[in-house]
Amino acid sequence: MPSCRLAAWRAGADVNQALIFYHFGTVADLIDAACREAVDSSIDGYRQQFAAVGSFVELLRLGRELHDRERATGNVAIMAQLMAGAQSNERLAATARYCLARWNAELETVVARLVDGSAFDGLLDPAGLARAISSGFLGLELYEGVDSAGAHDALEALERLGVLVEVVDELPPIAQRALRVKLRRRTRT
Amino acid sequence: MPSCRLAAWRAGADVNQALIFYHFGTVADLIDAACREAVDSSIDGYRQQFAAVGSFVELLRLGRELHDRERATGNVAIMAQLMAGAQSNERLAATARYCLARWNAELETVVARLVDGSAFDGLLDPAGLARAISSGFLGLELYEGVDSAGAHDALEALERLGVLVEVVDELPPIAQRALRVKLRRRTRT
DNA sequence: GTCTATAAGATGATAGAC
DNA sequence: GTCTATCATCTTATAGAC
Repeated sequence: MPSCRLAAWRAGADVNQALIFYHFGTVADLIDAACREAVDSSIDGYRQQFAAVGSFVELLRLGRELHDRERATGNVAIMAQLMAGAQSNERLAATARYCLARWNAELETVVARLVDGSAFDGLLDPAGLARAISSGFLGLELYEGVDSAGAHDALEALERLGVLVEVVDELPPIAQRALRVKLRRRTRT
Repeated sequence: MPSCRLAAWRAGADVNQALIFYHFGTVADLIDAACREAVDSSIDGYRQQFAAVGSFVELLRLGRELHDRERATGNVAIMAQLMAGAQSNERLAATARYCLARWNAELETVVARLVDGSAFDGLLDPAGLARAISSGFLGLELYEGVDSAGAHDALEALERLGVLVEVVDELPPIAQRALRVKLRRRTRT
């Protein structure tokens, strides 16, 4: 695939309209190529930073950085269009599925590492949590475009919640045992 | 505003196309009217159920019910289009802002009631949390359209997290005091 | 208020010269 | 491979008869 052309097009280069169809066939194919390239390169650029994440609060901080960057590059607007279109177009849904799966895989690795050996080991599901995080991120991206002050408040609230989670993780063993006992009683019901 | 017409149009009634412009002026005005009417009636129908929510897990359950209903009525698809369009169109952004503000107000009331007097009183910000919840809900709506199994996993993970929060809330006073001390030390840093 | 007809503009794509 | 020209179709209206 001529992704050099794609890069030029995304940069706003003044390319002949007919050439787009010559290279990509249909718009759906173009969008697919653009999104896959965008997510692949984005993830590639963040691999080391994901690997360096050592806590939920750090993960959230990385998320905020990513959020700012993706918005500045225009990827958020593209992703918003993609997700909206995907609701009623299976071709776009397949593209979106690829992008989400890539982010999910990255997130799941991090979440599994954080949960493993912590007080939450066995209590939380890394795969499900990764999906919850990526969909939450997605929602915040869209929310930000409409009410950026509100999005900021939401992120601050989540950060406080993250600190809370970490503090629970550092609770003395007696308290943690009490927590586990209560949890077991709850989930059995 | 002739919302009777709107209802007919939304029901898929075979209305003359020119009439839409006669009644609403522009498409943006039509979308605005449709969305406001949809969110107003939706919230109206859920007021009692919101009032009955007594815990975060119950709030999540109500969210799942709402999620299913909104998807079935097609409101999710409309909201997705609205949010995507709002990213680059201020007129649509204003409409979206209204819808989000209405849900936020409802959520904030519930969250404030849940936090008030609990172990999290003063530790969590109801307004920010309400916005985090509504944007998370929004993200899940979109995610569901692309990967419904993944959305289900995400909701299950969130429910487990909710149970965890409630269990922390029921921790013995000694453990809760330890938690608060640690938290204060953390947030000062 | 409601209908038919029509038009301006954008979008997605193809044909064919170079 | 790249360009110009042209297309069918859809969207967003407006005009004017009834």
